[in-house]
Amino acid sequence: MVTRREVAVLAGVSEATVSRVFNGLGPMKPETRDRVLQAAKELDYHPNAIAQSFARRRSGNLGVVLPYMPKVHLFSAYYFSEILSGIGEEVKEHGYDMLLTLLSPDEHIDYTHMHRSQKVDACVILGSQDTPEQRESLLQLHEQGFPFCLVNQHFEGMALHEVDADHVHGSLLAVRHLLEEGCRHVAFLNGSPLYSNSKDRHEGYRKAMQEAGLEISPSWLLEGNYSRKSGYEAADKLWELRHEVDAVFAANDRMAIGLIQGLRERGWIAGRDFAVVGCDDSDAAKLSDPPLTSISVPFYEMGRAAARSVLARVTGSEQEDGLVQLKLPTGLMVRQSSRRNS
Amino acid sequence: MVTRREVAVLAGVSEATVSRVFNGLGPMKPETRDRVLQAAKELDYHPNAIAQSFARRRSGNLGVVLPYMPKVHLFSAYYFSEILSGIGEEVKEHGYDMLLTLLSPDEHIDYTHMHRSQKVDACVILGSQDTPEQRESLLQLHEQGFPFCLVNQHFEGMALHEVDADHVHGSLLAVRHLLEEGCRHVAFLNGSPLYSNSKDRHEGYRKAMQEAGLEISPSWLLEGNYSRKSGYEAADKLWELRHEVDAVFAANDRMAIGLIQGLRERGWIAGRDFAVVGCDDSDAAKLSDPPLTSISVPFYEMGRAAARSVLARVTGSEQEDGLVQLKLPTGLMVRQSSRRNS
DNA sequence: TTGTAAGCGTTATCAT
DNA sequence: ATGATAACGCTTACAA
Repeated sequence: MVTRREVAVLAGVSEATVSRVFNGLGPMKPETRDRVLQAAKELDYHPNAIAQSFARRRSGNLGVVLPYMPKVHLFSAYYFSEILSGIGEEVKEHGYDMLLTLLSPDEHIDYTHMHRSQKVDACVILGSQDTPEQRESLLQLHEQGFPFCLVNQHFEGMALHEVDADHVHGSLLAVRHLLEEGCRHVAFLNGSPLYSNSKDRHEGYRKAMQEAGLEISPSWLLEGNYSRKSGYEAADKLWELRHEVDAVFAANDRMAIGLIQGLRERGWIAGRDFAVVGCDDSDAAKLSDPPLTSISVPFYEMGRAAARSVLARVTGSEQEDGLVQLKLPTGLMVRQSSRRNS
Repeated sequence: MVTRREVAVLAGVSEATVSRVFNGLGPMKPETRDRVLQAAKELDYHPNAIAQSFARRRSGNLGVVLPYMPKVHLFSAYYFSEILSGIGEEVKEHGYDMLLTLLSPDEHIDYTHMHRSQKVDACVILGSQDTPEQRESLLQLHEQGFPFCLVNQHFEGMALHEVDADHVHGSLLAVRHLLEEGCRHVAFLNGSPLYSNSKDRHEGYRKAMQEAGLEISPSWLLEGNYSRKSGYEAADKLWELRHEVDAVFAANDRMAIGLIQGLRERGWIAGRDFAVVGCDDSDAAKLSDPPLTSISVPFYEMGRAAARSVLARVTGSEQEDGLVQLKLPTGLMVRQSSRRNS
C-alpha cells in the first residue's frame, strides 16, 4: 500500500505537507497543493483510515446495537430496517461508518465493552428492554461518559438521551378512530411491558376510552409478544369475547394480522364483523387483507435523529444541548380493517 | 483511558509482557500472568482496538455493502434482513465486526474506496447488478487482490467468489408444482434481468414448461421491479389474459401479493380462480391472503457462507480453496395460493 | 508557507 | 520467561 511518505517524496515536500493537503489545513501555496495532489494521484494514494483513527484517537465509527431476538432472525422486522436506514443516512453525512453489534442471547448485556475497546465513538441502542440488568448496564455506560442514544425506549426515572415516538398520542388516535367508526367495546392486544412503548400505548388506549366515558373490561386486555403467531393465538381469547367486543387495537401490525387470520378461520372478518387497528404502518399493513389501518411511526426519522444527536456530541459540531429526549409524532393511516359494516 | 503502560507499571513488568498475557503468547510464569491480570482488572484496562488494528495492519472489520434502493428505504426487504443476520452471526465467531456501507444513488459505484482506506479487511456485496459499470468496478477490486464475495448474484464469464442459491431449480419446482395442480397456462412475472437470479428463474420456468411439453406464449412473460406496486400493476395485463392463463409464477413474494390484490379487485381470486407461486418464502408469504406458496431461499445461510468464505481467506484460518462459487439449495413451501378449485 | 518531530497504543522481533 | 525496541501511518504542535 502506498503511504504518505512516498507521496511526500514524489512531490518533493514533507510528510506533514501531504497531510495538510489531505485535511485542507493551514494556508498553503496552490502550487504545492497541486504537486501533492498530482503525486497522490499518480501513486493512487489513499490515507489509511485506521492510522488516522489511531492518531486522532477517534474511530470514526458509530456503534449500532441490535437486540437478540430468539427464533426470528434478527432484522426480520420492518422496525429495525427503517431505523437502521435512518442511522445509515445520517452517519454518511458526518463521514462516519456504522459498526453493527448483534447482541447474543446469553452474553450478559455488556454495553460497555465496545466503549472500552474504543472501536466506536458513540452508539445508538435499539430494542433495549426495561430490566434491572439493562438499567444497570446503561447507567454504567452513562457514568463513564460514553455518548449513546436509545431509540424507541424510555427509562422512567433515568435521564438518558433517547429518541422516542409519541405512542400515547398514536394510540389515542387509533382508539378514537375506532370509536368514531361506531365501536364501543375495544379490546387491546398489547406487547411486553418491558418496552416503554407498550406502556405508552396502554395509556393512550385508556385515555381514549376514558374521554368517551367508556368502561374497559379487564378481560379485554391481552398480551402477545409482537409476533404474528402470538396474534394468531390471541384469536382464541378474542373469539370468546366476540359478543362483547367489536374492535381490537393491536400494538403492532404483525400481531394484528395474526389476529385477523385467526378470527377469519372462525368466520369473523376484520373490517366487516369487527374493526382492527395495528401499529407501525409497516409494509405488512399494505399486504394484509383487508389492508390494515395502522399507527404510523417515523422509524426512519427516529434513527436519523438518534444518530444526529449522538454524533453532534462526539464531533462537537453543534453546541451541547443537554439532555436529548425527543418524541417524534405518530399518525394514523386509515385503511379498511377499521371499518365495521355489520 | 487506561493504557498498557499503566498496567505494566502496576504489575511491575514490561509492557511487552502485558501484551503477551492479553494475547496468550509465548510461555510465561503463571504468577506473572496473574499479576498482570490482577493489575489490569484493578485499573479496568481494555486493549485499544484501534491501536491493535493499526499495529496488526488489520482492521478486524468485514465490510457489508448494501445497494441503493430508491424510494423503498434500504433494509425494508426481508431479503437483506436475513442475509445481514447470517453475516452478523458468522463474523461474531471470527471476532470480527461488521461495517455497513450504504451505497448512494448517484455516487458512481466505487467498491474500491473502502478497500483502499483499509477500514475493512474484506467485504460481502449484496444486491449488485450486472451492469458494465459494476463489472468494471468488481474487476478492479478483484485485480487489486481485495477479498470479497458476492451474494445472490452471478456474473457470467467472471471468476468471482459468490454465494448464490439454486434459483433455476427452485423455479423448476415452482412451475412443476403448478402443473401438478392441474395448471397448463402459466404466466411468469419476473424481475429485472440485471439480477442473475431473474435469469435463473426464467430458465427454471422454461425447463419446467418444456419438460411438460407445454408452449409458452410470449405474452405470458411480464416484468416488474420486485415491488408490491409493480405486481399490482401487472394485474392489468394479467386480467387481459384471464381466459388463456390459469396460473402465475412471480419472482418474489411482494410482486405476487401485489398481483393477487390487483386481481382480487376484479373478482379473480388466487387459490380459487387461478394459482400463484411467489419466491423468497418471506414473512409476507405467511401474512398474505391466501397464504402464499413460495420458493424458499436460504438467505440467512447464504450470508453466513459468504462471510465465512471471505473471512477464511483473510484470517488464513482455512486453506485456500480457490474459487468459491456456492449454490445453496432452494425449496418449495406449499400454501394455499397455488390451489385451483374452479 | 512549510518542515521537524513528538506522540498515538499496540504488535512483533530481537536480545537477554 | 521477560525486557528492549523498532515499526505501524498518521495528526499536530512548534519551529523556521
